[in-house]
Amino acid sequence: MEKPPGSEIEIFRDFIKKKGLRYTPEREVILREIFNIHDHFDVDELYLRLRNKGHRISKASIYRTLPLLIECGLVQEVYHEDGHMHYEHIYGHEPHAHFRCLSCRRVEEFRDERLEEVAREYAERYGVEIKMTRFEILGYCSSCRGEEG
Amino acid sequence: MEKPPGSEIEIFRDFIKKKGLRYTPEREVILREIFNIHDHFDVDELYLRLRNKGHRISKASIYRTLPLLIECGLVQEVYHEDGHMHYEHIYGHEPHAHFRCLSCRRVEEFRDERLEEVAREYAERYGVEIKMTRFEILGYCSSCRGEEG
DNA sequence: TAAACTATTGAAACAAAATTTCAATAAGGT
DNA sequence: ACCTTATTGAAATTTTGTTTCAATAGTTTA
Repeated sequence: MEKPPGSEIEIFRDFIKKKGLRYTPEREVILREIFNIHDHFDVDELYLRLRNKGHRISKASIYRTLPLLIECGLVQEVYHEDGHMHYEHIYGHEPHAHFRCLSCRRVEEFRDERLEEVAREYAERYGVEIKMTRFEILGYCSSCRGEEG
Repeated sequence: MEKPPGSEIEIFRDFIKKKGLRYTPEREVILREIFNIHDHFDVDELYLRLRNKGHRISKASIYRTLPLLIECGLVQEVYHEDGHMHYEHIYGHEPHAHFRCLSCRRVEEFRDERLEEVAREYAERYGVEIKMTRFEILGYCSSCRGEEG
């Protein structure tokens, strides 16, 4: 059950401790489940997955935990769709961008180093400190194009 | 009061007509006000600005008009913050990216052609049709860095 | 220009997302 | 084991956005 040093678990625990907060089972269960989801997710989906595994974690706790996970860089808001936010875990993943089809809602990830380059150069020129970047392409995928675009 | 051909007004009217919808004063007032805001805005701000000018446009109409303006490419969702969406008009503006300071909430625009290049190449490789792109850098601006980042 | 058709409007009801309240619990230090 | 206080779940609340519906008003047709 113990995770090796440098794991998301350890990072989260260290972060929580450093902030003077308490490392609770609920927080760990939420974190573990998020890192079991190898896809984008929303609060409702996460909540249901936890319930199906027998955990009785409230949505309030999920809503309270997510900002912490984002603050310590383990989780990211990916996009806002259908009236609510969608997330993904990012620790251990290379930075990547997203293509979203406006018709079938499919989401594809892709990688391009120029994006980080652009961000790095901006940060250097304006003296800002980057926390995260987000690049999205919205449009119609090859199957859907022509249908409404 | 009439705008020259190719103006946002004309584009919107043509778009509305082509869809078989009706070009109403409310829709035009909303469009005009949006193009008077030379900054990002949210629904509430737009609503208050219209009220202050004596217009009695309901929020429902704003919520109903925005998707139309987005569909015809005059307006864009820029980012979701504080629980609601923020928009900007884009007609007549070069494509640009955003830096948002997580501390002071300041938003800066910047331009980098490599971003469009990345999108164009992706579209070509995967045969997708681009409707819009979005690039954001989130972090701490030069004044705020060190405070919490 | 009158009549007919039907999309649009404002207001209010509604639904959904996210936050807050609060009493009970439990983490973590002493 | 005790104490302090952060965290929890549940429910209430707030906020965002959507839908309903009767009244209004574009637009087309004759």
